[in-house]
Formats: sequence, structure tokens, C-alpha cells
Amino acid sequence: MRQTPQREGILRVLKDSDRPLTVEEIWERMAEKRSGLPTVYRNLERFVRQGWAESILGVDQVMRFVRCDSRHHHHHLQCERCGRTAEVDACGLEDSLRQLEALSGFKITAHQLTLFGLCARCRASAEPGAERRPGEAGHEIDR
Amino acid sequence: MRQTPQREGILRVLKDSDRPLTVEEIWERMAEKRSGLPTVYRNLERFVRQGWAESILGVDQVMRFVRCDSRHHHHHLQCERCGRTAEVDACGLEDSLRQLEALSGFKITAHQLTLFGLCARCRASAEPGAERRPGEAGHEIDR
DNA sequence: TTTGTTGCAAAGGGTTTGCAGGAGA
DNA sequence: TCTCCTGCAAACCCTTTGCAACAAA
Repeated sequence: MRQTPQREGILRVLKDSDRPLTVEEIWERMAEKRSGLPTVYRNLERFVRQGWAESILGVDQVMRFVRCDSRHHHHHLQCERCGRTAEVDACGLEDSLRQLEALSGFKITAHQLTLFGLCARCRASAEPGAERRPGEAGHEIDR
Repeated sequence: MRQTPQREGILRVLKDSDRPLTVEEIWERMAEKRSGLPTVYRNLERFVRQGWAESILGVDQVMRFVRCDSRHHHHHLQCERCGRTAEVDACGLEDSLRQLEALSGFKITAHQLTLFGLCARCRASAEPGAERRPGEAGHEIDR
């Protein structure tokens, strides 16, 4: 896989963001060397295949991308207000899954879990007028 | 909400299927009184809002719809081979969530969990050549 | 009769593709 | 040099919308 300014740009944008971004947001943030939208799509797809990025579906049904820090099994916690996400390492689901297998007859091979809520920050600063949706700009540390 | 043959048709198709269906699949199965695709979209949206149906995203990233049997909190088990789903009542996640809240500082307000695997049936009849993906025809009982 | 619903066709919007030119290695 | 990658524009496809005709209640 070749190294190109476009690819570096995409990965940089993802790295610099603390929340998942839509394809268009990524594209917009590639200030210096903006590439074509198709290039962003094509590379994002590869990054996901390679395990360098991950796509997650927001509450608003929009697909967003995050840099994938940990290769191992994990899940995402998404703040409903600012859109920031946190990775959750352990999922503590294993026991429940074994139980379910016995109950349902299914052999469970994979699961997908997304958690929604309020991050510590937004929880603290619950000032009115601060409501935001995932996909909108977050706090001052946004970008 | 008025009762129309189109609405009855959609609900009937959903009820007769043991696996989630795409909008187009639902539309195709409304044999007698086939409606326009927009009508299917419009009603499906309402049914979901009303809690009569539920949309679930497959491993293939395609949205499908199921009749919603239980109004209470539940999750879906999807068979990767035949596409059939089962509803799981308890999710046994509650304890883990409390732990996570303490750990992450998040106040978890909602979660979305989908389980993938092999249903009892497909597990038993693991004959080669029987591979199917969600969205393709299932077993003989498919319709 | 009133008002919600349908069907059609057209618009919309995000994503993908084809292809020729360009640039990593 | 040889591929792989990019950019552009066009094609796609699923979904939504506008509007007039229609049918529940």
C-alpha cells in the first residue's frame, strides 16, 4: 500500500479528532491537500479493511469513522451531546453470551455493541443551550 | 391511523416472515395488492415509530425490518447463514454497564446490541453448499 | 364530506464507477 | 518504468417529496 499525501491526510484528520467523523467532515478537514470525495471513500474503505479505522453508526443513522487504536475486541461509548466517543476494552458480556447460547440454541460468533450516554464532561457542564448532536461541533477542543 | 389494504399487507408480510426483510423484499411479497415503494417506505417509518416494527442493520450494512413482538427492552440474534432472527429478552448487560459507568465517567442512557451467529437449525445442518447470507433465501420455510 | 393515504413521477443525496492523467517506489 | 492512486464527471441506487386522485371513517 502506497503512501500518499491524501492517505496521510485522512489518517491525520482521524487522529486529530476525538469523535467519529462523517466522510464529508473528514474531507472538509483535509485543509492543505484536499482530495476528491471519492478518494476519501476509497481509502476509508481500505483503512477499515486493514483495521486502521472503524466505522460506527450513530444514533442518527449516519455512518462515521474513527481511528482504531486497539486491535482487540472493544466497543464504543458515544456521548449523545458532544459526539465524543470512548473505547471500552472489556465488554463483560461473555458470561451473558454463554447463557444466551444455552437458552437460544444459537452459536454466537460475533456481537456488536454501541453504548450511548453522556460523557463525564457534558455531564458536569450540563448548562442549558449546550445541547449538541453527534455530527455537530463539540466543545472547544473540537477538531 | 387509518386501516388500508396496503398497511395490512405490509404487516402481514412482516408477520409471515421469520427473518428481517428489506423494503424491497416486503414490497415484492405484497402479491395481491402490491403498493408503490414509497408507500412501503412511508408506512414502515410509521410502524417503527409506533413500535409495531423495528429496523435492524445486518452484517452487510443493509437495513431490514421485523415485526416487533415485544415492546420491552430486547435485542436480536441474527443467524449469519439463513438470516433468521430471534429476540432475546434479557440482555444481562446491566451489571456490566454499571461497572462501565464507574470506569468511564459516562452516564449510559441507551445501548444497542446485535448478536450474530448460527441458529440451532443451521448449526445442525452444517452441510456444505448451504451457505447463505442474510437477505438471500433461507431454508425451505423461507417465503 | 372530510381528511388521511396512495401512486406516480421526479427530485434528492450520498456513494460508487470508469477512465485518463499523475505520482509513488 | 510499472503499477497503483487520484481526480473528475457521470452513473447509480435507494429514499424522499410534491401533488392530484382516491378512499377510509
